[in-house]
Amino acid sequence: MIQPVSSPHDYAQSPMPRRAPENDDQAPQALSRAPATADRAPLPSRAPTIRDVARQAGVGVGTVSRVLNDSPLVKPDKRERVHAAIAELGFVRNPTAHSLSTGRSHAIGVIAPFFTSPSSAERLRGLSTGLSERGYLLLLADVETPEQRAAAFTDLASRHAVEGLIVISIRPTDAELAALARERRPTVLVDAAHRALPHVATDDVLGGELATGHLIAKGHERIAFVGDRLPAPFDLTSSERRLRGHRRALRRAGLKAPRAYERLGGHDREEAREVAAPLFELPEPPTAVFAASDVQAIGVIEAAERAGLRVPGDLAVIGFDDIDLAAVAGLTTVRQPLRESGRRGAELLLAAIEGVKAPVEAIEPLTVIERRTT
Amino acid sequence: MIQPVSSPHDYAQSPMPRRAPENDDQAPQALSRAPATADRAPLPSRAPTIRDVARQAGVGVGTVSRVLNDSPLVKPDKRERVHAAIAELGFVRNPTAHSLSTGRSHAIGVIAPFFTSPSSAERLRGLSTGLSERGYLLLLADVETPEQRAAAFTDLASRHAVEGLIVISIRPTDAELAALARERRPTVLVDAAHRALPHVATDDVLGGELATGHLIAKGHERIAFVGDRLPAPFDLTSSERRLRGHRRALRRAGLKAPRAYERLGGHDREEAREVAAPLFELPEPPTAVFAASDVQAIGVIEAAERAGLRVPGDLAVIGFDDIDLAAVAGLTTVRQPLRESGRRGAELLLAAIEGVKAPVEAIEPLTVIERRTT
DNA sequence: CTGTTAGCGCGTTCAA
DNA sequence: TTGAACGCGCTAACAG
Repeated sequence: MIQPVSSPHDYAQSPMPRRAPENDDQAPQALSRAPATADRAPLPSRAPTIRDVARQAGVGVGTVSRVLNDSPLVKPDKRERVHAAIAELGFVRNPTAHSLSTGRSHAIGVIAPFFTSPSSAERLRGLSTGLSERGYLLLLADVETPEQRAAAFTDLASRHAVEGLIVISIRPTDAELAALARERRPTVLVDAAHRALPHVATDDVLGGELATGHLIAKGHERIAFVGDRLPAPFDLTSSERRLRGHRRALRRAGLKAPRAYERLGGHDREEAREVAAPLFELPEPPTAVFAASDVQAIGVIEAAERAGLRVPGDLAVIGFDDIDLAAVAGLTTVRQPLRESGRRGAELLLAAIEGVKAPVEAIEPLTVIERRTT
Repeated sequence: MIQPVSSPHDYAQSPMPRRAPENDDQAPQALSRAPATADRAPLPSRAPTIRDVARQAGVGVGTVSRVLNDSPLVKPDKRERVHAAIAELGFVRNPTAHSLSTGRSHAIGVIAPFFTSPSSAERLRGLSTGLSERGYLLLLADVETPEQRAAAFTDLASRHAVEGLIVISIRPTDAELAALARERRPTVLVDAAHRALPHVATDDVLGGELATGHLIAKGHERIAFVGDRLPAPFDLTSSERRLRGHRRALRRAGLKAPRAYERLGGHDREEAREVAAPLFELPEPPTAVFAASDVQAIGVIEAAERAGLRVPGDLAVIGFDDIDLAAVAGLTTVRQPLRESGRRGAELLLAAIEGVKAPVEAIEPLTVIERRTT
């Protein structure tokens, strides 16, 4: 399959500098090594199949298949001839036919808002590592718009051969769950929880408590929150849960949690900057801000600086995630093991694929990393 | 294919809350809507095929296939019955069989050091957008180690059904080119050039000239360079070419380019910090530094601060790429259209796949973005 | 319009 | 050991 049998692009697709020049405008005929004997076969322009190899080697296709799969029950001499034929023809096994026959694709589908959220990219990193170690590759479905989201859930698994699905930072709706169920593929959620699916989640409420608790311990009493608008672009409800933890921490400390101190906006730096700005015009401005993500925290810092405030002198700021940026910016933050969560997700999914009994839920630990902004 | 026929995980894999409770411990039987008539068929535990659908609908498989592919020549009533059967059975077409039959997978393989280099991640973003708009998904092969690199080039296309390959920030060796040729798949390079392959590249030499030229225009005469060690982890020779441009700019301005001012190290912030530090101990320390990437530039700034230098007061710094971080850090840099390069790569590859004549080479424009570090 | 049939390329019995 | 034949699920060509 997928042999662009003879494209008009050979000029650009023939990276075999040591090829006989007289064929230069012919269809690509990969690895025509030993042209001395290459005239034995007509050199079909289509990609060679095991049948071609079998013919060339003078054996049956079964034997070729066995050689291909390192079966021990092939006599050395035949094995040798098969290998020679393979090299001669430049044979590569067709992955699709292989998959159809074996029922395996060694590919995992991943649905996530990778690029709008550095944290989900970092999770992807752990995922990629965990999967590739086990011989799987991942098929990426980025989700930035509602259309993409819909397409991802209904199309990914039904249009592509994947053995399982990982969904990052998105809590599937009931309809999406139904779509997933139709795919009949094991599915694992990362950075989201659902009672019907294995997942690796973060205790965001606790995280919110930790963050605001840290601020309280520093002596702050007027503490604002900057997070995601509700409903978020999608239901990244982590921000909502962190806000809940924030309020709880304030309540426990007997502090006020005025609604004017809760500023919700978009995910990125710019929007965070804008929604944070009015905080500093308040008659009683906050002395500290907990931002639901590091990216938003940076926005808050920018807003503060524009308002002539110094951080942490005039305003303390704590973020969430501990992405690379946090270290660079000297941002105090609540660290969650992003990369590790990807790995855990991979483990959970592979266990499910292999039918191994595994925990359905994994909760990742959180710690406050104190830097220069508090 | 890939039906985990009835895994021990049903407890976690049955996201159909509105299912009849008496079947709750049975194999997942996706979308068993209208259970009133569900007793018609024995509900095989394996996934239904078009044959099952055909039988259920009382038509031939050809008709089912036509309905599946929106062929106009199917009478409405039959079409209706087929749709009903599909819903009844929870049928989803097997992507592998579809691929084998059509010769298309709608997947593109991507080889790149995604996670060690923010710039390649950003390129991936453009790529992802460009491909998904055209109905392709991408199969990710991250490359962080030499082993991964070898595996990526020899395995990706031969073990997975991809219609083409994109290689980012890696210049294939001759052996790798041969492997690519064997795969018989159109291949496009992004952020690398090769005369045998279509590619979208950056004029790094020019970029180096621009960067150092900017510093010279600012009145600096002692300008150092911090970039990648040679040979780089892989041949990300962009750093090398930028160094060449740097030297050229100095030469043209009649300035010295002492070897002690050229500091080469790893790709990340920490290493850049370390290799940059000795610069500030020199009897005649530089007054400005051109770093081959923004990440390295941040490392240089950190080193300068640790040495008690202020930026840009005591030391000017210019980076390369203009990743998000640069804006946050207020870093002056040479901007290259990262995301756009991914899009261009996608275009080039899709053109090749579709057999359309397209330019073999695309060069991306560069501009100096002046911020607070120069 | 629609049912039937022949592949797509590979893995895997099942005899020999 | 090995070759031949069948099946994986779907599409497409062909006859009706």
